[in-house]
Order: sequence, then structure tokens, then C-alpha cells
Amino acid sequence: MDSWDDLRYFQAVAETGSLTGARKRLGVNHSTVFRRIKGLEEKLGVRLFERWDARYQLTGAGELLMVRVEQVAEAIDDVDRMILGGDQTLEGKVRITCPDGFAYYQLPPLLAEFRALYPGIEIELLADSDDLNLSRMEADIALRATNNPPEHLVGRKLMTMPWQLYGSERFAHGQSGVYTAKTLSGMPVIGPERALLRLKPMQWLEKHCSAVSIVARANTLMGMAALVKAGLGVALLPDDVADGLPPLGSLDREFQSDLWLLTHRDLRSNARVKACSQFLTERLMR
Amino acid sequence: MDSWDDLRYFQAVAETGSLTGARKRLGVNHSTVFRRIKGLEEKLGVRLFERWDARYQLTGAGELLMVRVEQVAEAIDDVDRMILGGDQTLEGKVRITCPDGFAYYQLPPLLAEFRALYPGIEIELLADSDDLNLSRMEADIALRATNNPPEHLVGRKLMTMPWQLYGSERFAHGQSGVYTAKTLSGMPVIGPERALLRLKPMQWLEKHCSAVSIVARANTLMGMAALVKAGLGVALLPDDVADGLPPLGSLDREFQSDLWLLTHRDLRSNARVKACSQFLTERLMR
DNA sequence: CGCTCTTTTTGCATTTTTGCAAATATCGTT
DNA sequence: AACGATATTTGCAAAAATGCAAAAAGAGCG
Repeated sequence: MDSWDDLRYFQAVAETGSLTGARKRLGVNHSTVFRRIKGLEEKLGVRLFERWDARYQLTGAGELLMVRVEQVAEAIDDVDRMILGGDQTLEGKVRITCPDGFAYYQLPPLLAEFRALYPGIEIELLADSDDLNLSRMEADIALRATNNPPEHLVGRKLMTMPWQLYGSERFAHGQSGVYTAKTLSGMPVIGPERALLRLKPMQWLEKHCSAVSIVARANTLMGMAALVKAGLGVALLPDDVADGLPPLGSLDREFQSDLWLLTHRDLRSNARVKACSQFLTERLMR
Repeated sequence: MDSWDDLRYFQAVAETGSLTGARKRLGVNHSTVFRRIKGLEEKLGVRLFERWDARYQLTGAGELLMVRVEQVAEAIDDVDRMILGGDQTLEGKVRITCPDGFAYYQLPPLLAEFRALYPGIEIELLADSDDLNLSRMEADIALRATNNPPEHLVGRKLMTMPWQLYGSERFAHGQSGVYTAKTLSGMPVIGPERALLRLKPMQWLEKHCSAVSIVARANTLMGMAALVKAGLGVALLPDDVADGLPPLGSLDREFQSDLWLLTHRDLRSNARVKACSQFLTERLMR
């Protein structure tokens, strides 16, 4: 594909269904549109449109191409609604990535509120269990549980989330509400699957509680929380995935994660990103 | 973004790190590259490159843009390695979508074999629990468990997969190996989460076995199978997610899914797609 | 049928882009 | 210091793309 622009013409014709429609959208002469479509079909050696009733109708091959071109167009839209010297309009998308607990519980009500304030801003919410692609920064705003955020991103610490022991009350240990590696031994514990072993509290659990009976394991904190709710046992979890469930108690060893709201340095001047991150910061710091 | 081609120049410079590198890759004059980059920076009003040591180094804004442009480029690559009048080379990608059980168990060994036969073909494997986006057909080849495939796709039925009861032997019911809604009542059953209720066997389970004690639920068949393996209970599953686990027995009511291999009509002439789908068809029909 | 709208197609003028050559600057290496 | 490689910049000519006008053809509609 030596000319990406050809696809732009193709898309315009496919979506408007006529040369004149495309002509208007692209703001060029209709013969230009005609020549580029013709050229593209010749280059590809495939008929992309069926000319019926003076309308441009996609052929099978055309539809196949259109699927890809839509993906291209969406990626281009992403380019558009970015930097561009600080887009000051309050219309368009903002993409947020966050731990899955926040995607399910904490954020939705806040985002509903936010949309009422800024009806023009469309929110794309990406639940993200792995924080690997932080350096790529494919979202505009990232909520991340980390104790030292990468330096190429800017943001602030919103809260520290304690890890506590969750589970049905029938597992309660009675006494002080403080649990140790020993007291856990008698209880059915929900443990981490390999993917979660990068988390410090989980490492501690595996190391100091080898004698504990693990009744189930999950590869996400949400999964662990779901098992807790199903009454299978107790688990060590950060507050955000608990969804209002009261904690059984805390551990003698204290764990906590810092929650950061991060954006890319060059997105700070973008009005949508600014509005959204300020709103979230303000509401989550309460 | 009125010129998609500008991004092509941007990408070439960013990846080669110099004007001359980009010049060579694009096969154009260096001043053309220079002028387009300069024009793009002016249009965006942002500096995209830092000129140090006679090298083009991306600025922060440039890196942000590059993330998006990479997505654009990948989408364009997808356009390239498509139809194009039946690509006869055996080099490039083929994208397969399939139920997650196949992605984890059945396909990997077959694909290893396939890669040995066609080292130039790169396989992209998409585990796909929802078969909604079939009409979009974002993959080249789809393996789908359905009893009536959409007519705009062509393909063939590879096998019929029975649904059987799986679980640890200690749950075995002894007698005939045939289970009914009644005999299930005494056993710990792993049920479907809402997302799985579109499957007929799961609807049957919910309807006729309301008295059954559900000990856990999952939103994917793989998740259910994982719970079965963990010994939590028994579940009704298609063979593909069982991963060699022997079935406990079958039900009095018989369930089965047909597995289809589907491709788009206009991809049949593509050599890679043909090679891959023929290979998979042949091996999976045994 | 006559009217309008759109596609299709072709010349030609105009505009834009590109290639080319040349001159200068910068940097690293020898 | 000299050299080579690359970036930067500019004028001009060549090439390519586009706009414009016009004309033929088909379809829809009253």
C-alpha cells in the first residue's frame, strides 16, 4: 500500500454510497474521487464497488477491505483527537485504563456523573490487569496501583489502598480482628494464580503461609473477590475489588498499594483529558 | 488529519531515525521527506523530532503520536496482506479466531506443526469467547461452534462436539454413567455466569436444574473447566475445553455443537489462508 | 416524454508536489 | 585539519495530481 490516502477516498465513497457524497465530504472535485477509486481498483486488481442504480455498492472484496479500513480510520481518529497542540474542544473520546476492580465498581458511577457534566465527551474504559503497556501509554488517562510510577508520566497519588482479609463472617476468627500467618492456617484460603504472583502481598502469602490450605486460585483479583463472595473462603485483597464487602480484619503485616492517576506529559494541555483527570482526581481523593 | 500519507513519512523517519533512512525506505527524494515532516509539524503545531547529532529523535509528543501511528500502520498492513487479487505468496500473517478451548489446547500443537511446514506464515491466534463479531470477520479464518453458520461465510463442518459431564471421580454417581436433572441434585455443580446463558446446554441447566446446588460460576467455559479441575464440582462442558480429562458420564438429554471452519468468500484465493484452512480442516477432521 | 441527478469519461489549464542540484551547517571520525 | 555523512535550505524544472468544463449515458420521477 504505497498511498494511504487512497483508503481515505475509498472509505468516503463506501460510507456515502456515491461519488458526489464522497466529493462533498472530502471537499474535492468528483473526477478526483473517480480517478482515485479507479486507480485503487486497478492497483489491487479487484472490483471494490458494484455500480448499480447510480449508486456505489460494496462488493464482497470491498466489504472485506472496508473492515480493515474502518480500523485504520479509527486509528487515525485517535491521532486526530490527540496532542494537536492541545485540543481545546470538549467533544470527543477520552480513554481510561485502570485496574479491573475500578472498572467494575468505583469508576462507573463517577463516569455517569462525569458524562452528565460533559455530554460531548465519550469515555472508553479499559480494564487492564497487567500494567505492562504503561510505557506505550495507549490510553489517555491511567489509574495504576504502583508505588513508583514511571517518570515519563505525570500525575498524582490519589489514595493508598490497604490490603485486608475478606470473607464470609462465618470464617471470622473472633479475637482481635488481626490475623497472622498462623491463624490463617485453620481457614480455607483463596490464593493467587501465577499471574498474580508479581504482587507483594501474594508473594508474602505464598512464602509465609505454605502450610495454609488453598481451596481455590484465580488469575485476577476480581476473580479472587468473586470466589470470596461465593463463600469459598477468605482472601487477601485490596479494598477496591471488595465492592463494599466488609473486611474480616487486617493482617499483622501491613500491605498497601498507592493509587496514581497518570497522564502523558504532552496530553496535559488537552481540554478533555484535563477535565476528566481533574474530575476523577477530585472525586477519588475524597 | 487531511493527509494520511503524512503519517507514512512520519513513521519512516521515526523508525529509521534519519531523513536518509526514510528516503531509502520510501524511495523518494530527501527534500520531499524533509518538507513533509516540516509541514506536518506546522499543521499540528507541535515539534515531533528533536534534531540532535544529525539524528531525528522523537520528542514526547512525537512518541505519543508514534503509538497511534503504529496502530495505523498495523491496520494498513492488514489491508496489504489481504485480497489483493489473491495473494499467492506464502509469507505473511494469517489470523485465526476460535473458541478459547481450542486456543489453549487443540490448536497450539497443530499450529506448531503448521509452522514447520510453512515457516514464512505467521499465525495470530485470537481466543474469542463471543461469536458476535462474526459478521465483521476481523480474522481470516474462524473456528466456530454453531449449528447454522452465517451464509456470507464459506466453510465446512469439521466435527460435532458432544457436551458431557466432567468432574473428579469422587463425584461419580456409580450406576449407568447416564445422569439426569434429578441425579445432579445431590452433586456440587459449577454453573454458568450470565455471559454463558446464550448456550443451549446452559439454558437447560438453569431451567431444569433449579434445585441443584451451584457451588461456583464462571463466565467462560475455560473458567468452568478450570474450576472442575480444581475439584470444586462437576460441570456440563463440550469436549474441547476438557483437555483430556475423562468425562464422568453423559446426560439423558443429548447436547452437541457443530464445529465449523469458516473463511470469507473473497479470501479463498489467498494462498496463505488456503494452506492454513486446508491443513486445519484435514487435521481436525480425523 | 422531459427533467434532474449521478456516473463515467476525456481533454486541458492550473496547482501542487516532487526531483534535482547546489550551497551551507553540523557533527563524528580519522 | 580534513573528510564523510547527514541535515537544512533554496531555487527551478519536471512530473503528478487536481480542478474545470463538457458531454454522453443511465436511472428515477412526475
